[in-house]
Amino acid sequence: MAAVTGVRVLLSLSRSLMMQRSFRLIPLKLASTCLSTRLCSISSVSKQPANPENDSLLDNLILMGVDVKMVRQRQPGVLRKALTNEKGLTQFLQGKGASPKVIASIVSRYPRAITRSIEHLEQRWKLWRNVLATDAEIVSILDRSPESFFRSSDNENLEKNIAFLISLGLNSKDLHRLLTNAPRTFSNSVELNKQMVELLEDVCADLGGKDPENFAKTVISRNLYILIRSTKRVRTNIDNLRTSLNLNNSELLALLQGNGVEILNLSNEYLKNNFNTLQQKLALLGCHEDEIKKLFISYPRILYIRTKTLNTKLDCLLKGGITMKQILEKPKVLDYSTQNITGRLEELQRLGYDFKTNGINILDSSRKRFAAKIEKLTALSDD
DNA sequence: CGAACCGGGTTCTGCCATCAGA
DNA sequence: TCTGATGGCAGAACCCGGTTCG
Repeated sequence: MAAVTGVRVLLSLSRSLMMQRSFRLIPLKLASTCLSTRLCSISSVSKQPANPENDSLLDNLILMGVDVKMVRQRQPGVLRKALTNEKGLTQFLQGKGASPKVIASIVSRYPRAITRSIEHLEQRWKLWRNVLATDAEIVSILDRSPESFFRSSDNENLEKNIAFLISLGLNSKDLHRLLTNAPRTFSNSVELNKQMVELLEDVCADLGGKDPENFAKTVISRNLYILIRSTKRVRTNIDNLRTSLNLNNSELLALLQGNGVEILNLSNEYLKNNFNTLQQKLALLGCHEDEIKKLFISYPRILYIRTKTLNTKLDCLLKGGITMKQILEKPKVLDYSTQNITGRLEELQRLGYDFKTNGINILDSSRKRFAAKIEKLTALSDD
């Protein structure tokens, strides 16, 4: 009973504060409304927002260096709120080591941040710190993607998410990578994350896999972005891969938790289009159907490469004296940038390197190893 | 010993649509 | 009816080096 009374007192207190605050605004607002009523047609008056913008809030934001135009464009409702916490947020973030410039940028890009209470912020920060080692790491993520931290006001859901991810067998290093690279995962509703995990487990079971839980864990830890994709996208990509590659169950299962795990992120149309154009291109280059299938299985990442980029790369290799057969055998050379490949081909050509006898593995090596190899070849040719 | 195999590291937000509840 | 919360989308590679093999 006492508690209920307490809440009532608090409520009425906050309401009276709100009233005080809006009273101060009324004279100005009334004036501007009258003016616009006189100057504007009735229809445009009816389009006026119900609540005016909070002038003292605007002043505060401008003082903070916030881009008010951006705020108005993104979350105009925030500017009309009577009670906001921009000062508390600033103090809080400053205490965590964020510069005024970073704070202004955060609020400009995700205005709703100023509606979070200090208690909420402290609790959420603590939960993130359970996963990340330092405040600086969190600040850098907020600077990169303020929405990930501020979009949800549900700290309990965040807590459940962390518990859920741990229950999948993901270790603290996995969680760290997940929160750093795909912070949105943690503001998903835990139900949404569960749906994706269930989808993955179902796919595994359908394909005759023996350990669906481990399959889901493997897919997530090898593709940190999977949980911020829709189940529709992932499901469709899996279905399309199965039919277009003509794979049996165990082949598909191996692909999905192996090299193919990344291409599930691609949009359905992009993956489909890339597959079709690539297949045509390879056929034109004289590749057989079974060769193409083998290529996709051994190097599915080829579907990630934009058609234009891939064409350039292939042409560059073929022009450099490498055969399609060699590329099919060592597709990993396609991993390297066109610029890198071109440079290496030039250097090797200068030294009279013969791909026919030596193969093309030299193109698939780190900068260091390649340089060492070139040095050795140069010494040999000087003798 | 060098070459080949192989897996792993990094990377990924900002906007719009929808829906439920105030 | 407005707004906050949430879901979903487009965008689209490159590189390194430990370990094993011959």
